[in-house]
Formats: sequence, C-alpha cells, structure tokens
Amino acid sequence: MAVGRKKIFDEEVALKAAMEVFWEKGYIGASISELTQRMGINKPSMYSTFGNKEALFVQATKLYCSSKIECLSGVLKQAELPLKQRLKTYMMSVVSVQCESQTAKGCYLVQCQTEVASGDIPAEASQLLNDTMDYVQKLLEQVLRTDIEAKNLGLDKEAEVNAFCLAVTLRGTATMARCGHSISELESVIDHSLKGIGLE
Amino acid sequence: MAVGRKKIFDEEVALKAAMEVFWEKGYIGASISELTQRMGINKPSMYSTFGNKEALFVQATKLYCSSKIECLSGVLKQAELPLKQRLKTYMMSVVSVQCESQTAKGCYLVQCQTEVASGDIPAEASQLLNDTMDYVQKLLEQVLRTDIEAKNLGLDKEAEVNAFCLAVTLRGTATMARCGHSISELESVIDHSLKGIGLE
DNA sequence: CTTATTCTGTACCAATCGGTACATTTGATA
DNA sequence: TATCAAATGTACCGATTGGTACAGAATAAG
Repeated sequence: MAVGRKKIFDEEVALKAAMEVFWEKGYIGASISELTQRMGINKPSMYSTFGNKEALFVQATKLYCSSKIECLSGVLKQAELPLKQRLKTYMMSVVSVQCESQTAKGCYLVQCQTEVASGDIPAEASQLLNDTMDYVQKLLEQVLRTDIEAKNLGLDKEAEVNAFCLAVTLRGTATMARCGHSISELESVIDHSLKGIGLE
Repeated sequence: MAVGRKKIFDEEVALKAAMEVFWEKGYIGASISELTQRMGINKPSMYSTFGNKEALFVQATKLYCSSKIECLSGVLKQAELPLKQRLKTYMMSVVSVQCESQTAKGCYLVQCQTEVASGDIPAEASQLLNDTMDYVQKLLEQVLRTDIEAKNLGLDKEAEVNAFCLAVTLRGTATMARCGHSISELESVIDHSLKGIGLE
C-alpha cells in the first residue's frame, strides 16, 4: 500500500495565519486569495485540509478562543489575591490581547460579531462567537456572585448587571484598540469601570 | 430649450434608505445591488445622482451624523439641569439610536469604523467617521472641563480621561445593541459608567 | 522499479462585484 | 406639435468572489 506525498506546510502555522487574517479583516473581508497567500499555501491545499471558507473560519475562531481568551481565566480563581486585583488583571490581559498587534486588530470576537448581526456569517460560526462572548460574561458573573469578598461588598446581589457592565467595557476597549488606542489609555478605563460597579 | 424628464424618486428618501443598508451591512457588506434595490431605484439612477459607491457612502454617513448624532448635543448645554442628568439624557439618547431598529444595527459609526481599521474604506469616508467619533468625545470632554458642577466635583482635572471612559461605554453599548440587547439593560450600564467617573 | 496514494500548482468554473453604454421614454420649452 | 435635455431600464463590461478539475510531482509499500 502506498501512503502518498508528504504535506509541505504545518497545519497549525497555517491555521494561525488564517486566524490573523480573519482578525484583521473579518469573515467577509477576508478573501480566499488573501487567506491562502498569508497561510503560505495555495487554494486546493486549503480546501483539502480545512474544507471550505466557513470550516476554516470555525477552526480559526476556535483557535482564537482557546489560545487568546479561555486561557486567561485562571487568574480569576486565584483566591489568595484581592478581588479587585483579580478582576483588573483579568480584564487587562484581555485588553492586552486587543492591543497586541502592530496592525490594530481589536478583538476577533467583537470584530466578527458585528458581521453576525448582518447575517453574513454561517450559522455554526455564529453560534461559536456568541457562545464565547457569553462565556466571558458568565465567568465574570460567577465570580461576582460566589466570591466571598464580592458578597461582603454586596456585589453578588447585582452580579448579572455588574458582569454585563464589565463586558460592555471590554467591548468598548476592543473597538478603541482597533482604532490604535494604547494599552495605557485603556488601563484607566478599566479602573473607572471597576469603580463603577463599586470596587474601590 | 428642453429641461428633460423628471426624476421619479425622492433623493432624500433614497439616501436615507442607503444609510439604513450601510448601517446594517457596513461599507463592504453593502452591495450596489442591495443598495439600489432598497433605495427603490436602478443602478444608472444611483450613479448619476450620487456618483459612485464611495460618494454614496460619504453622503449617507453625513446624513447619519447630522440626523442621528449631532442633533442630540443640545441637552448637554441646558445649564438649568443637573450635570448628571444632562450626561445621562445625552448618553441614553445615543443608546436609543443604537436600539431604534428592529433589525439590530448598533451604531453606524462603530460598525463602519471596524472597517476603517481593515483599510477597506475610502479615505474621505474614513476621515469623516473618525472626525465624528472624535466630535462626540470632545463634546463630552468640553462639558466635563468647563461645567461649573463638574469643576466643583473635580471632574475637570481628568476631563479627557473621563470623557474617554464615557466614549468607551457608548462603543460598548453599540456592540451590545447590535446583538439585540434592550435599551433597559443598557440603561443600567450608563448609570454604572457615570458612577465610574465619579458622578453620584 | 512498479504501483498506489497523496499533495501541489495551474487553469479553470459560475456567480457576483462595482461600474457603464446605449436605446428608450418622458415632459417642459419653443 | 416638434425639439431636445434628462431620467429610465436593459444589457453588458472586466475584475474578483468562493470553489474545483486535472495533470504532474513526491513518497512509501510491495
């Protein structure tokens, strides 16, 4: 039995490159030509490896969620740190991702979710984007509802609203980051936002 | 001398329809086909009246700015009202525009400015979008810097940062509105945001 | 070395993009 | 009523979109 020619490119590297393009351009704005060019492969290789544009987008989005968002949640559970410090560190790490690119990208999720509302993004990807955004908000809500320090401050009573406020702030910073605002400008926004829900 | 055939459509009505489409779909996402269809005219009429897609977008954007944003600033100058009430009324009127559509649109400017960062929007339109977003922030900053009540509270010292925080909040609410969140959910965000900069 | 299998690259597909040429219709003026 | 500028509708333009057919190159098993 024969096994065939070897792949000359690294799937992970190619997928990461695709993620970068979607991050910059969104789903519609990223053309197959630009994607394959930046991935360093040609079209048939892309289609045989990832399926089609929609499937590629789903995989790129999963990669973004796991490598850029979900991995940040650890700090929220470090009970030895003061609540405010945990929340600030978490939110600043999100802002840091939003600002990490030279070619201002903002947040992949926020960027693409504007396209969800336009009805231009395939259903599966749409669901994934919504779920991940919900995930962040629910994470914040859970902390505010169950944390001892939060309870002492009465933040658990309005955990849902408070988490929603923080989520709004992170979406706002995402659009600001995309316009080139620096991480230091956005830090004071995070501080004011935490103050707004009653922390310090 | 002859004067020619009369136009069968209303330019203002057509332009407003175009604004709605750009609002929903953004600049790239709005195709000439959909635009002309929703405008109720055919392509040659659109090109002879408005120029081309870029020119149409510039005019639609100007219409949005004047009819949806600039006209709201009056309340900020009503010195007889308390500062907090003025700011809240202003911000809520912006949020109201973000929520006014059945087909959740969010903010035209925020929506399209993500495309500015992608480099997909023509220069003149890009400039117009940036200027208008700056205008809102500067407006808030000016109030916080010069208002008597603001001075008494010390808000004038950090007017720039405080205005920036409010602008971030409005961008966040825009993305939330686009996802279908209601005006009542967003009202509490505005309250918390004002609290964050030290009002109440 | 042959063979079977897989990847690569070119060259193409129909559909849609933004934009236009042109013939036809309209309607106020002369 | 004849004239002629302007608006309309159809039918097209080249370029680009997402997606593929197919021939050739590479590789491991037999």
